[in-house]
Amino acid sequence: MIVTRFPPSPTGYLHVGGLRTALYNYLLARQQKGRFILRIEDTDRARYVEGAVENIIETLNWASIDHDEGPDIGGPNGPYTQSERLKIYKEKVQFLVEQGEAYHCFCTAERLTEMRERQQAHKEAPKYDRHCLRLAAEEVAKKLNAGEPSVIRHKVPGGKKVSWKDLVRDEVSFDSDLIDDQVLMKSDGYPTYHLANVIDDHSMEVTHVIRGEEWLSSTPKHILLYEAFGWEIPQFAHLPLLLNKDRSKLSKRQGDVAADDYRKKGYLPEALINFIALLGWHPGGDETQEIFSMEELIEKFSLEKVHKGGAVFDLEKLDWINWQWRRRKFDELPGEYEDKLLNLVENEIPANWRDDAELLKRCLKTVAEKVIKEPSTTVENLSFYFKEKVTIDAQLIANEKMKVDLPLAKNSLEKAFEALSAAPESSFDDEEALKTLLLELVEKLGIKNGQLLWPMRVALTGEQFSPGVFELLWALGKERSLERLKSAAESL
RNA sequence: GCCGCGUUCGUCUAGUGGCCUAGGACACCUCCCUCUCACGGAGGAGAUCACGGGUUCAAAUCCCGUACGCGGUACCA
Repeated sequence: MIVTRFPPSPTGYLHVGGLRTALYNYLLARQQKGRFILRIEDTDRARYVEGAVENIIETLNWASIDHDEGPDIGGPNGPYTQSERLKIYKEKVQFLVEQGEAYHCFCTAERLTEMRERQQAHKEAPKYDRHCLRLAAEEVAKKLNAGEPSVIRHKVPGGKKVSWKDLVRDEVSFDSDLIDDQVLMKSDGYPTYHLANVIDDHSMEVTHVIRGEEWLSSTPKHILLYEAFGWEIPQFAHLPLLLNKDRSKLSKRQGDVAADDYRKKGYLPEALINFIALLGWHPGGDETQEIFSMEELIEKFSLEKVHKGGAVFDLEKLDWINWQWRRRKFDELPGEYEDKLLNLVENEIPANWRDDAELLKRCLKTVAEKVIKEPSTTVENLSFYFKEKVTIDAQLIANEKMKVDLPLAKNSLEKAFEALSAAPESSFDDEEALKTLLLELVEKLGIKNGQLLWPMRVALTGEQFSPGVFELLWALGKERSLERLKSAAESL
């Protein structure tokens, strides 16, 4: 059975790159009917951020990336938080020391810095000189007993070619001579990432390690550790990075990187998931589909189709995908169109706009496309309907392109007022009737459509952009419409 | 510096030796619809497949080199 995992470090809120890594791990596990584990790697106490664990779990829930084992729900191979597994790491690393695969090191930070500087000055690769490996056993014991601060290093075997078949990058290989003796256990008693990650992946039965490209050069260190322990080595897959517009590694400076930011901005989880899934992966073939549900992603995902090159995190397409998803979800809502619409923007609407339910419904319907696309713009799109008094900007109503000047506008409004006054109340329930009526008026006056309709639209709304005149009349009703037309005509 | 990885329209991508005078999507432009914006519809522009060599009858696809970018080189993950 396939077991994948997502092991974030709680040094900040879950960012979109992490979300994508989690997603790919999740997709593979679900598709192969395997297990997906969430593990918290909190071994860096200095960078721990309060609330990060909660945010990570919440965001994954929001995105519908759910795990089968994790710190919040437990599982057979817990605990799933590394700070609670310290005993396990101590025990395992002790085994390595006894096997001669690892050794205590008492070198101070100063000595290490000095050593590296010297090596760099001689144009050598900075690498630990194994000073403490030459210490006699009694001496090590003595220092340990004296409580001298120390770390445990992996005695990385030299002269080996470490290679593996990466599921994304194919054959990758490193020369073990270039690999430093990694610190496995820090002097504060916490393991380093390398140690904890290998031990946990093994004890949690992880079969596929799918992670970001930044881990590529750590992988040989991990493989060597698996070998030192005598454990089976899992499959590795290294994902391409997410990039800024300038193709540097995605960073906070150039925009929002926390998945939470997108959630707060009102993006649908389906849209964000859809978008990041396509950043570095595509089902391929003749497939021209762009909108994928989680179910479709699970069905179609494959590591072979993951790209090697990084992808720029460019929001323009996200906006479009979000719009597609909004429309899709709106269409799938049960009930009548008007009720769905009202439901959708329920929370956006001020209390005093609800007095006249019929009016509100009609108004909403005229701006349906816009509020479905962006519910947060509901108020801004509707506010002109609920204004006490519409103020007319003469410069706006006199429109050169529309061949409308002030006297003509005034005349059009007066004629429209007359014609609509004479119309029965019921024709205001019928957009077609209004259209016929007004187009007849246009013909009678011998003017162009715009010469009547443009001034009317401005009179009814006071706005430059708005729904069309027939819709406006229908939504406002006879009384309000006439009132606005009259007051506009008088103001000119 | 050293090690490793990468490179197809502005962006996301299709492409696994002939179907490629390189396809799709977003963004952009034009037109249509039209009383404005948006929506919708129809078109357009946009990539000498990073560059240079090979291999081959044939290369975006295979090989070598170069450039550029990125990652790593921590008692960070």
